[in-house]
Amino acid sequence: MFAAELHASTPLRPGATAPLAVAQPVMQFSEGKSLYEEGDDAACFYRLVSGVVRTCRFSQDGRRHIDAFYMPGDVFGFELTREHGFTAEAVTDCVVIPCRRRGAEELAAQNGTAQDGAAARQLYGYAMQQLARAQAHAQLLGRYGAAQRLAGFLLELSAGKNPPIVELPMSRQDIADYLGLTIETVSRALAQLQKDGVIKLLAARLVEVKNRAALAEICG
Amino acid sequence: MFAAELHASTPLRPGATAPLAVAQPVMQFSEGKSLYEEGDDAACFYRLVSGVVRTCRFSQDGRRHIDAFYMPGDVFGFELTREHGFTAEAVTDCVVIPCRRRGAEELAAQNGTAQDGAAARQLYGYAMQQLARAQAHAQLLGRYGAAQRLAGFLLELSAGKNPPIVELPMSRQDIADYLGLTIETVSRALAQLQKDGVIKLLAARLVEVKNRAALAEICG
DNA sequence: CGAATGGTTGATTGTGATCAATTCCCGTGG
DNA sequence: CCACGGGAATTGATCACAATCAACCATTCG
Repeated sequence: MFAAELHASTPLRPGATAPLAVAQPVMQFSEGKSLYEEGDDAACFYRLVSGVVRTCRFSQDGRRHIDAFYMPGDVFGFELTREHGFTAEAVTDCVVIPCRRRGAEELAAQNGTAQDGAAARQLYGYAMQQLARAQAHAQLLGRYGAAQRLAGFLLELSAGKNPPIVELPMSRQDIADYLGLTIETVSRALAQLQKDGVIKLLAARLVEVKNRAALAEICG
Repeated sequence: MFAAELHASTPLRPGATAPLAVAQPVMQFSEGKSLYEEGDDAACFYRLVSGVVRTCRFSQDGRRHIDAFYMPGDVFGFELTREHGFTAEAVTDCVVIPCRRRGAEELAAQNGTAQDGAAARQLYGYAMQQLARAQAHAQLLGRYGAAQRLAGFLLELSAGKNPPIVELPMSRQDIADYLGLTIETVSRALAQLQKDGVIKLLAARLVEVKNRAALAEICG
């Protein structure tokens, strides 16, 4: 569901060299600011150093859809086309390393010349991870109820956490737009999970997972 | 939403050489047969020559989720891991070209040696197309109502068709499992679109798009 | 202390799921 | 050619879950 756990164990510190393409000086964005907008020229992709980023898009009727949340270590914003398909915004203050694309990788499908294969292979791995995440997201939205979606969401966020206490960096509206629900339903589902003893809401944005197995059971 | 239109203009005939990795002799599958199952060793990926294929997965409670439909020319079944993440089944009788993976491409993220870049770049393009499709699918399931989902589905199927008559190769159950609905809702939504004069159901599996603009309008 | 923002809780509505018959279509066999 | 059978699709009635509309509460910030 998330790309979060991938590479999360080895976040780069500011100033470290990115492992592919041309790394640029780090950039900082404060909460709520957009890193790029849907339709912007996709000159760079990014590696997240610290903070949390969301990618989103709006339907014609104005409803927001959040495609993904990115955690430190994640790479995002690479595209096949010339333009970004989503807007990327800082959920919290964050630091990223922009990587200028060489212009060859994204044209891979068209011309089959044999240069610059390493970067393409690197990007292929990232793309496949994103693909698996997006596919799981689609299944969650298509086949699961509100409680199950929340359970799945919390499972991902709490992955590898010990003690199992999750800080939610995003608002209820963000969670709702990611899970295809409303803020009221998110709130009620969380309250229900707490009543069932599966989680405990230490604060609005601080969740203790009391029973991980039950969470996995609910999710399916 | 679909990968259908990509390459659809140049389907390979049986016996033609696949443009990447090691092509194998063509294989045929009859309607309902599975090409591979979730969890099977992903030794091959496939290029669809003729017919239609669906990829699907089941939730714990037995509900089926269809990830994608593939049309002639599409490439599917490539994985980052050693196993297939979905089951692939023949929606109609079909012919595919299996392509044995060299074992290097899928390990791209781990080792960064510079061999075999062309195949990786080729696969990167396919992966990115799939990613865009899966992201659009997630948005459709998360933010759109039944009529809108059907409209989007029909728009994709009718892309580039002239005259705008679409044959639906899959059952109502397949459509429902792809759109996160029930067969009854699919049926009612189609009936409603017909009553609105947007489409005409020439037969259960034959749809004439009367008003493409209205379809796009509904979808958003 | 008061306003503003974000979150929760309650009442009601609406959309799609579920349960239940038919009807349509198509292949098969008389 | 027509009668029959069986699966697929449609249509109808009711139900359930999440959306919506509306207050209310908590926390932060000026």
